[in-house]
Amino acid sequence: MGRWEPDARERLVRAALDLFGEQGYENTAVAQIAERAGLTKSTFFRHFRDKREVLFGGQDVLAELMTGAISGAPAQAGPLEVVEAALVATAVTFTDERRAHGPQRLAVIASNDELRERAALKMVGFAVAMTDALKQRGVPELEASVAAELGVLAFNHGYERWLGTGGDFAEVARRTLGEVRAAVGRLEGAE
Amino acid sequence: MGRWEPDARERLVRAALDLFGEQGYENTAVAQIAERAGLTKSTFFRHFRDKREVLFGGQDVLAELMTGAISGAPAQAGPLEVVEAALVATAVTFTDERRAHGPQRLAVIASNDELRERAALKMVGFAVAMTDALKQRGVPELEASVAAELGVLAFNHGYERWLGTGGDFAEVARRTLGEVRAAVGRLEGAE
DNA sequence: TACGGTGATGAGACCAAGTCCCATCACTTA
DNA sequence: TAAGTGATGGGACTTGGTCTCATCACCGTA
Repeated sequence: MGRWEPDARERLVRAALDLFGEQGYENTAVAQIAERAGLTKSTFFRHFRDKREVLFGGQDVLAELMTGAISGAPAQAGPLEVVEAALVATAVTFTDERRAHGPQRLAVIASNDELRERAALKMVGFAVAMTDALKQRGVPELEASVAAELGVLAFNHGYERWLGTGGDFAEVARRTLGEVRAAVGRLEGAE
Repeated sequence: MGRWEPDARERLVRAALDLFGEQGYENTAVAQIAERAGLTKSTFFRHFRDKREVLFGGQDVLAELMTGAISGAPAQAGPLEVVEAALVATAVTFTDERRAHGPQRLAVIASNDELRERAALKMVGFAVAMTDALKQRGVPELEASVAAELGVLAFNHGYERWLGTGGDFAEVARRTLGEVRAAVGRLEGAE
C-alpha cells in the first residue's frame, strides 16, 4: 500500500492531527507523520512548505475569496459593508467536515509557540489582503487598515463562535461584525 | 579576545544585524554571527531563544510597560484614553540608538517570512496584553479587543513615522492614535 | 502489444537550527 | 589559598528542511 493510494494530502493532514493530539506537536517528527500516512518525509514536504503548514492548508484560498469579494462589491458600498461581503464570501469553505476537527486543530495551535506564530501571520495576511483591496477601491490608507483590522477581529471571533454553535458561517460572521461595529460605536461615543 | 569581554548580547545583535544586511538572513548561520561577535553558537542560544529573536530583543519590556500604564490609569479614563497612555508609556525605550538601526532592522524583517511571522506574533502579544489589562479594568471583552487592536495599529504606524521624523515617540504616538480615531469616526459616519 | 512520456513517489546525502551535557576559565569571597 | 559561582567553549545529537536521482504507476499512441 502507500504509493498511488489517493488523497495523499488529506491522509497527511489526518495523520498529523491525530499524532499531534496523541503526543503533542513537538514530540511528533515529520517522518512519523509521513509513516502513518503510508508515505515518506520527501512526500510530506512536497505537499506542505513546512511542518506547521499541515495545520493551515487552504488559508490562501480564504484571502483570495476576501479580495475577490471586495473587488466585486458595488461601488457605492462603504468600507465596512465591503468587509462584511469579504467575510461572507469565505463561508463556502466552512463545511461540516472542517467544523468536525476544528476544536482539535485549535487546541494543537494553542499549545505551541511556532503554531501561534503561524496563525498570527495568517491573520496579518488577511488584514493586508483586505487593506490592499480596499485601497484599490479608493478607500484612504488609514480607513482601509482600520476596516480590515476590524474585519479580521470579527472573522476570528466568528470562527470560534461558529465552531461552538454551527450553522451558516455567513450568518455568524455578519452578526459578529455587527457586534464589533456596535462596540466601536460605544468606544467613540463614551468620551 | 572574546571571553569575558563585556556586552556579549549587544555584540551578538550588532554582528547579526551587520551580517543580515551584508548577506541576507537565510545565508547567515548562527555560528557565523557568534564567530563575528567573538563567541560560539552555544553562547548565542544562551542569550536568544532562537535565531529570529536576536532581532526582537526587549519587546517583552514593551508589553509590560503597556499593561503597567493601563493598570495605573485613572479610573474614569475611557478605553482609548487608556490605550493612549499605554503607547505613551513605551516612549522611554525609543532612544536615538534604537532609531539608528531601526531602518536596517525593518528591512531585514521585511525580507524574510520567518521574521515577518515573528513580528506578527509580537504584535498579537501586544494586543492580547492590552486586551487583558483593559478587561481587568472592567472594559467589556469586545470593546477591549477593539481598543487594543486600534492601539497596535497606531503603534505600528507611529513607529514607522518615528523612524522617519524622529523626535519624541510619545508625541508621535498620540498624534497617530488621534488619526486612527478620526479614521474610525469617518468609517462609521459614512454609512 | 509494446513503447515512450509524465507526474507522483522513494531513497538518501546533506546543511543548519536547536538541545544537551560536561569541561573550562575568570572572577569573587572566605 | 581554596572553594564557589556564573558565563563560556566544545562537541555529540536530533530534527526540520533542501536537493538530486532513481523508481514506479498510469496514459496515450503506434
